[in-house]
This record gives sequence, C-alpha cells and structure tokens, in this order.
Amino acid sequence: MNDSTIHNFKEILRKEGLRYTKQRQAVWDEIQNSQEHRDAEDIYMSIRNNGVNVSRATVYRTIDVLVKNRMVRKMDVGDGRNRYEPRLDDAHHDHMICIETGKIIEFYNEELEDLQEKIAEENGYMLVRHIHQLFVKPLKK
Amino acid sequence: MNDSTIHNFKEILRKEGLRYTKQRQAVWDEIQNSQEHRDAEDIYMSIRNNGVNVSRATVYRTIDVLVKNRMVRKMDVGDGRNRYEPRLDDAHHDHMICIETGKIIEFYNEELEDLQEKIAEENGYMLVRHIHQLFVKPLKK
DNA sequence: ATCCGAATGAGACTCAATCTCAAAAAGGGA
DNA sequence: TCCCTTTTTGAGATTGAGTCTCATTCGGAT
Repeated sequence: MNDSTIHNFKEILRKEGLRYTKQRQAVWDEIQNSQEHRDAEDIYMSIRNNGVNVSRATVYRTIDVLVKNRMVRKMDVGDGRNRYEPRLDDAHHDHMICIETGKIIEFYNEELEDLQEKIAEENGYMLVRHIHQLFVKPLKK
Repeated sequence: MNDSTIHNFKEILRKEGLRYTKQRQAVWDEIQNSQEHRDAEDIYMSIRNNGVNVSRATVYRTIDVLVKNRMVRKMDVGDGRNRYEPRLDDAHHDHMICIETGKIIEFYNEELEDLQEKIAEENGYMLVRHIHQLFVKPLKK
C-alpha cells in the first residue's frame, strides 16, 4: 500500500460516512496486495495469519463497500463462492476459466465490448454492466 | 407435452439407465410447458399445486439429468438462485437482464459467438461453454 | 404376481453469506 | 487528555439454495 491508496480508501470511507478502522484497512490491503482472484474465506484467513484480528462479518461488510466504490471487482465463477480482485486501474476485462486446471485468465477485446453495447441498444436498452466468462480447455497439440 | 417429447424423455432415461416415474415426467412437463426462466422452488411448487407429490430432492435430481442431456439450460443470474429454461430447439442464446424491471430478454449474435471462440484460441484454449449476461436499463426516450 | 434394485421424500446437513447484539473502538468536543 | 455518543466489531446464530441419507415405495423384467 502507498500513501495515495490509503488516502483514497479513507476518502471513500468518509464519503460513505464510515469510520476508518484497522480491520477495514487490512481487508483493502489484503485484496490490493495480491492481484489474484480470491474468495472471501481466503482473504479472511490471510488477514488473520498476518496477525490482524478480524471476523468474517467484517470482511464481507468491507468488501461490499469496496465493490460499491469500484475498488474491488466481485466475480461469480459459478462454483458458489464469489471471487474478488482489485481494480487497480480502471481497465475492464473479462475472464476465461480453464475447466481442467481452474486457472483464470483475464482478457479484453474492444470489438466484443462494442458489440455488447450495440446488442443492448438494438433491443432498446442501455448496457450497464455485464458478466462474461468463457469456460475453456487447453487446445490439443 | 406431446408424444415425441415423451418419447425423447423416456429415451434419455433409458440411455442413462434410469426408470420412468411420474415425478420425473412432472418435472420435465413443468419446465417444458412454461417457456420461462424459473427457479427450482418455483418449479417444485407448481408441480405440487398441480397435484403431483414430489420432493425438492427429486426436482433437483431430475433437473440435473435434464441439464446433462441438454433438454434444459441452467442459468446463473447472479442472485444465488439458478434459473432453468427448456431447450426446445437446439438454438443457443444469451440473456439480457433489465435491472429496473427484472425482465429477461434472450439474444443471439453470430459475430459474438465467433469472437469468443477466436479469443479462446488466441490464448491456446478451446471454448467449451460460456456465461454471458448483459445487465441493462431502458433507453431514455 | 413376484421380486429386487432403483427412486422417492422428509428432513438432516452443507456451506457461503448475512444478521444479531453486547462489547469495544473511533473520533469530535472541551 | 478524557469524555461521550455513535459506529464498528466479532462470535456465533441464522438463512437459504442445494445436496445427502436411508427407510419406505415403486418400476418393470421375468
């Protein structure tokens, strides 16, 4: 974590009328510091292993704030546990999930993004957000 | 339901080594007869209201068989309850969900389908299946 | 009609996520 | 700094979709 991110995080808490606590900071640090796609239990355990006392309730509550403020992205990979990743830049991407290894690959394709907006508009709607996951398996060599 | 669908359903049960029961038929009838995107509880309640005694366990178990045999499509709309719809023809489509009304609109776009395969291949993978949902709101007039 | 393995169903169980509420902590004021 | 009010925390209870258990019932081949 660096000064600017602490600052931003505090700003968001202020904007939301929430107090700054070490538990909330720990949740944001934990998500921010590992650029992976982690579930809540994983985040919870890591924080505890780092010596910060925190409860699952607080982890979930803080994640909600972070998601609402677009600092964290929540993704449903279809196995019943949501995964979270930091939105360090604002660059959007979707995910490809290997059904053999469980590996998650990020991808971004401009044409795909444009096409989705076009489809929504053709139906009289405006695109707000989307879920897009490709379940794949390795190409045979 | 008509003769050909009963026939197909029985064929599938036979292929799977499963017996034909009125509960299994009732689940398939219920999904097949309403072309909507319904959750398991809804399907379960409708069958009971039609006077057929069935349990949730049987509803879920039968849905699994139908999904496996591509007679029913399972969709995760992200609210924790899966929705099911009959695959009457084999035509694939994705969904657009209006965040204001909850309405679910089906769409299909060839270009989009091709693009997804291309993206998977560019990354060394083969596309197996995908989840694609557009969350939209009505265009202002 | 009989028989035996498969199917059913009531309710227990799982597990991620949410809720409860007493106790602890934040932070503004003096 | 200490006080005081309000918010936050956390342990454990609760929820809810979906799965599992196992005694009982049923399908269907012979």
